[in-house]
Amino acid sequence: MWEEKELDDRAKDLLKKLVARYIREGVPVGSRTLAQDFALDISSATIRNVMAELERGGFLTSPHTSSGRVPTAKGYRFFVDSLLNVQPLDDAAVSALRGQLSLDGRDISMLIDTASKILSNITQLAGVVTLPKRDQLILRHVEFVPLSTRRVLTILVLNEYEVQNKVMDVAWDFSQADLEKMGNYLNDHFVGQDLLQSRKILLQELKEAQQDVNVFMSASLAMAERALVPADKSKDNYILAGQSNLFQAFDSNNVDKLRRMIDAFNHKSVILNLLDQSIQNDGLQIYIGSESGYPELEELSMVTAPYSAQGQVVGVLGVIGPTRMNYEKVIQVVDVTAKLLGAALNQE
Amino acid sequence: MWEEKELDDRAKDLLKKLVARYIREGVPVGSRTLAQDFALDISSATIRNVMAELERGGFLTSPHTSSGRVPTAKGYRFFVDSLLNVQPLDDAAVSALRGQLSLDGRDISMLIDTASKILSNITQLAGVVTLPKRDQLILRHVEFVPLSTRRVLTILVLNEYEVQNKVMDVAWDFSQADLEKMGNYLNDHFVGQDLLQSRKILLQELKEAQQDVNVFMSASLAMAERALVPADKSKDNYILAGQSNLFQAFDSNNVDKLRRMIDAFNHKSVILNLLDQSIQNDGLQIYIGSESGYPELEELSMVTAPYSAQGQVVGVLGVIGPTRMNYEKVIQVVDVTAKLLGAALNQE
DNA sequence: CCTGGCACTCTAATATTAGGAGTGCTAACT
DNA sequence: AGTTAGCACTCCTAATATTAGAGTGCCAGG
Repeated sequence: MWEEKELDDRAKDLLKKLVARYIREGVPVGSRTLAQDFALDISSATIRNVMAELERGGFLTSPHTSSGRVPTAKGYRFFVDSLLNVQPLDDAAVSALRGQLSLDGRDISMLIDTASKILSNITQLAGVVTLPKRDQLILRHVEFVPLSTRRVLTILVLNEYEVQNKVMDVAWDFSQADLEKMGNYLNDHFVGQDLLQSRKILLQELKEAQQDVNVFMSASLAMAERALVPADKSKDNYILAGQSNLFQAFDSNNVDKLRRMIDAFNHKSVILNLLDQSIQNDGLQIYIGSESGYPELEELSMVTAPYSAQGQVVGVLGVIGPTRMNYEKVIQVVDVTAKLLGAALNQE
Repeated sequence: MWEEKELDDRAKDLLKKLVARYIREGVPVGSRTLAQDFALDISSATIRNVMAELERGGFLTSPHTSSGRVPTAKGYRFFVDSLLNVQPLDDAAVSALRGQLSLDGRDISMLIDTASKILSNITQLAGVVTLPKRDQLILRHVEFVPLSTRRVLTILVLNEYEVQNKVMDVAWDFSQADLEKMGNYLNDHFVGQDLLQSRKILLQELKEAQQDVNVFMSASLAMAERALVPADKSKDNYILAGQSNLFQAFDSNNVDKLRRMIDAFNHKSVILNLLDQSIQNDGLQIYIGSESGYPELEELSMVTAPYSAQGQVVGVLGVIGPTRMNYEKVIQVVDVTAKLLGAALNQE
């Protein structure tokens, strides 16, 4: 009477063993092979019956009539949700990673880089990390360095330790003293405040100054206003490492799948959407194959986790690989890397 | 009597047509096909004779007895050196690129990024740009921003407009005033001087201070000394764009070559050595296939050009692709991009 | 020195075949 | 009931022909 038949323990056990083996070997698993895993407890014929049932339930499929079974997306889903209990990474490994993920003497982008390299190196898949992005940008410090006539280098320090710099061509020959004065003015008035707000105020002042004909004043304000525009590299961007690992991960015969995968990476938007999506939900997320709704990601899975700084989620990181990936290991690594990256950004 | 027979005009013409056609079509070129290019001037049989001669000379080879000819590395070499006359890119295209390669409102790393993307987008191959690297680092400005107790953000402005920042854990609770004083001290004494020299002087002072027991003083100097260590990201690093283009460039059947190529990119050293090599020689360089001496680069060619700022060569950029690449177009683009990047770094 | 002709070679594509792994089903067994 | 051995059947894979065609080298005649 019930649509979805509950799987009994034996079926679950079987599914688990099958998925585990398939992940290990990458070859469709037949009943005889599986019978050996059960050490003669049950015969291959019985296993065939159970497998047929699992196939009816949508957990397994066979590439063709007479080959072993392969997990479907639903099969993997059940595997990771119900059958997998992930042990936390052992302490030695964790502290080794912690050592690599330290901010000391480095800047943020190097940290992000390291994180994505860790993800890809350990899993031998592709690692992605979005740049940390606050919804509020608090000005911490601003500095102007004269480069040449009408050319000024602006340095913005935002939030905790984010540094941005840009070269600006300006409409006035500011002297070193001018620039210093302006820097002091901005630092005195706007440090600790939201960047957007500060810019609005400046724009207002700029309007008023333009009523006067004080060219110097309005040039200064215009420059200051431009200086406070954040670079926003984090928008539509993430750091990807180890993409080439994925080529090893795919069999050399199905080149077309490989090509589709490359396309997926070329149109960053797909992956970005997914990352965006998983920044909403907190905690570790797993997207299996085309479950995500993007046909480009068929045969690809993604394990993501958001990372936080100062108690606020600021980014997502994760691993992308074939659906047939070692979820246990990947989950361990993604989880711990997210925590350690957060800690590194947080540490006082 | 002479070992190397001089090629007559007809042979050169033939070689040129053959190489051009092979680059266009990617299929071994036979005598009949080529005869059509000559519009019945000469017969396919004659062409066969000439081709046999070119093969004896090492300019051509045939994949197997009965298929058309394909250029060897030597053949390509002769083609690019003697047969190709590259037109400079037309003005419209140049100024379009110039627009993209402007420093205004951006920082250097974005500029480098843009350059490598331009290279890869236009050629549909992989673009590489080394980070600009001066042999002398002149301090232009230094700034300390307190982050929290015992945590300081250091900002270094070097040479013309290179900004580096790093977070440092320090051994003393410096007050804001302390940090300002220290910044002023460094700016007063060392701006305009070589970074290495400055650090040496500081180290000396540090030694002397340690004779005293003035803990504050030696902590300050120690911090200043650490602050002046440049990040040197440019060492062993380059920005790579469009690696995935190369997958389209290779036939889907020879996956092993593809794999070898991936390996070449994974061991950055090979490509770095080559880039290093071409920073020595000035002007545009072309490395064809395993000519370079690296077996990993068999079937891959690289066109590079150094770029300069302030009259000094500071980096190299180039394009990497299959030996069967459109050299004419690639040379155009590499040449102009190097010039424009230099100009962007130079512009006042 | 050029060219048409021709035998020859080798590939790439298409059939053909044999072997084998794995299934589903049935009938017997516990 | 659930389990199992047995067996016919399916379909893939790998290996082995078969064929058509493109291209060559070389010769002999212009």
